Amino acid sequence: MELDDRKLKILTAIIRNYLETGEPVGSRTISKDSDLNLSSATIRNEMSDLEEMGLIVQPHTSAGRIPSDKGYRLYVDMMLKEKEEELNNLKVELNAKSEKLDTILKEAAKVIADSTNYASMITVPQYRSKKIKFIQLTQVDYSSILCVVVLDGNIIKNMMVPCDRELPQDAILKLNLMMNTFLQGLDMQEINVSVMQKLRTEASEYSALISDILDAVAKCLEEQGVEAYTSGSTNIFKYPELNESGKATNLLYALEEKKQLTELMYKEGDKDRGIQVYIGEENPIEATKDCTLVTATYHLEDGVYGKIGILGPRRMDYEKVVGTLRNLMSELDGIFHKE
Amino acid sequence: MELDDRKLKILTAIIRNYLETGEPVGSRTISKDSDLNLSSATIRNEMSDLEEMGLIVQPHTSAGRIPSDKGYRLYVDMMLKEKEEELNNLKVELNAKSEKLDTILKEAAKVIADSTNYASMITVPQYRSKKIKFIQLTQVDYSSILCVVVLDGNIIKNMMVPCDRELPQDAILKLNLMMNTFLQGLDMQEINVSVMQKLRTEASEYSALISDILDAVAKCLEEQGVEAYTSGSTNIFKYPELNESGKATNLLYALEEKKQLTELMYKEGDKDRGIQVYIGEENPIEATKDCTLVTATYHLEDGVYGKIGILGPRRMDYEKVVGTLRNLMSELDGIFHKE
DNA sequence: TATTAGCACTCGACGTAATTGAGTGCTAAC
DNA sequence: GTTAGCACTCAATTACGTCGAGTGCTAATA
Repeated sequence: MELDDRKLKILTAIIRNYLETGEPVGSRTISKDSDLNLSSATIRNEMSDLEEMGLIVQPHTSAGRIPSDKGYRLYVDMMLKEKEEELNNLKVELNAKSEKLDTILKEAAKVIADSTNYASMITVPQYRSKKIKFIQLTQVDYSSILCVVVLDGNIIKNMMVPCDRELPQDAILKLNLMMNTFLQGLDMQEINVSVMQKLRTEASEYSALISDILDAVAKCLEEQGVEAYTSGSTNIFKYPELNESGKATNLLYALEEKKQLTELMYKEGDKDRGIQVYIGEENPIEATKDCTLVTATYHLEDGVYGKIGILGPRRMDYEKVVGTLRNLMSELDGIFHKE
Repeated sequence: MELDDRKLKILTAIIRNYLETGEPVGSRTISKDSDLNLSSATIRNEMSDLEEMGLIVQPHTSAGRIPSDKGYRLYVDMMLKEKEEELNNLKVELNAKSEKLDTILKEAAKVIADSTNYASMITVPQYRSKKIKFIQLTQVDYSSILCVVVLDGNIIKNMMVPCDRELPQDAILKLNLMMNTFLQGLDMQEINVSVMQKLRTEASEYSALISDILDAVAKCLEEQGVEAYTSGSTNIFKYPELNESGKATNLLYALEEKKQLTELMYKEGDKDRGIQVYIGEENPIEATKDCTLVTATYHLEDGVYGKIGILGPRRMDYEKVVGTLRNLMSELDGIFHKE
């Protein structure tokens, strides 16, 4: 069957209406609301066709129709194409002056959740293959050494390493020089046994200390249990269709146990700079099969990226969400690439 | 009226039973369950007395009784006294080897939530009056300076300060020396205008840079929006009496908007090293008036403390909760004071 | 041929009894 | 002081009737 112009108009009218009300929409409503000037009977015939095409479904006989996943998909695809250039004018309230990365991200999640009324989550970028730019050791007191590591992209990590005595000033200087000479420009994989061996030989009497420090560095750099922040998870209670018995609980659980979500968010890789929409059953996570998930990728710099996602009911205000996300992406870009 | 031994036994039997089932408990149940060997009629008479004393209430005529806040209070006080020395043997799975503080705390919250099946939250200690122990400036690349500040208690803060040119090595050394000379041992309040003035004069040509750095330091130290982590917030869905319509939503909202909770958790100060129990209406926060909140204070070192809280239904397994908290407190003590 | 009006039919939602059963208080007997 | 028995209460559950939004089909109309 052909999806002609009129059918399309009716479909979008149905979807729009359903997004607003959350109630199945009947032929009479469309007949009155839209500017098609058709009787409800005609609409009924068309709706019957649309149902046959799998774009809308009836929750039960003698109820109105609601969009199917396929119907949403059509609508979203259309909208994405249409809105390609348009930018929503939401004022993002990120006051991002040199705040820490995770503060910015938390704030971003909050902004998104507040302005869309859906639940949002954002993952912290991974620095899998970051190189060491700079290492600094300092004796802070008689029993501990502070070790600061700066990675490409000015990611700073620091840790305390215990030691058993106070080192003379020149020893510290020497160790610093050594560490930087041997480790600068290397990433984690490249710090192998031979490098460590060399360092230890060179350090002679401080070889044990060097071991401790290297351990600390390694541990600190590996410490990348893909972190994520969520916000507005209680928003899902605003949508009755998600609020049924078990569903909301499962969703909240999934949001709290961010693991699955982050996995999903990374699955797609960073190829796509664009916006991804998963509708209902398209959703790879069981708990979210009654929802729509919209994700966008932001880039801190080449190869360092994270994702931000919005989770809401199928009847999500797609236009607003996409607009908000686009806007936020450009804000984040501005913040991260301002230098 | 006198609260004799038999009444007490009946009361605890009622409470225990209600903790298990969540249903109002009737005279017949007690008559059968407990080892008192009394008929339900006798129990009824006693229950009538207990009700008169305000220790139990009837949700409605012809329903069983449930403990009132006062009844819980009696029970908890008894239990706290009884269990004073006893330590629950929960194996805390904190593998705390030199992990970062916030990782430990997050983990602690999770352990508590998992093992009790209630919601938990933990606040990150504040370092309000911490003194600067050590400051280190390093030029990382031509346009940025890394500033590391170590506070009493080995709290490390760091930040990047932009600068407009590469500084000569000896300038950096001089600045470092200056900063440490002037700022060491001071806390935030003590870094006043006169100190800053002196520093800037001393720094002569780098006076602008010094300003930037001081700003960064100040900002970084002030950055103490009492943080908190929550875990297991979805657990509250396990208790039907909290799961009613709006209640759960409000609770979740309160848990997400940690602000109120952290306020509460700090209100009490750090005088009490012990365990606090707020039952129902005793709860200072509106949203939690249907819950019991149990808090405990942990100490990182003198004057640096945080609280951990467990939020659950009134019918909380008080013994388990108190045991678990006591145990965790001692674990944390072990971790923080091992050196 | 496409559109529309009209009508019978379906089925969830809602409101109002009727029924059930756990539990109580009271009284009289033990 | 304790217990058995009985009448009473009341939330919860079930059953049932009504309502109305919405459909599909058919016949009339443009």
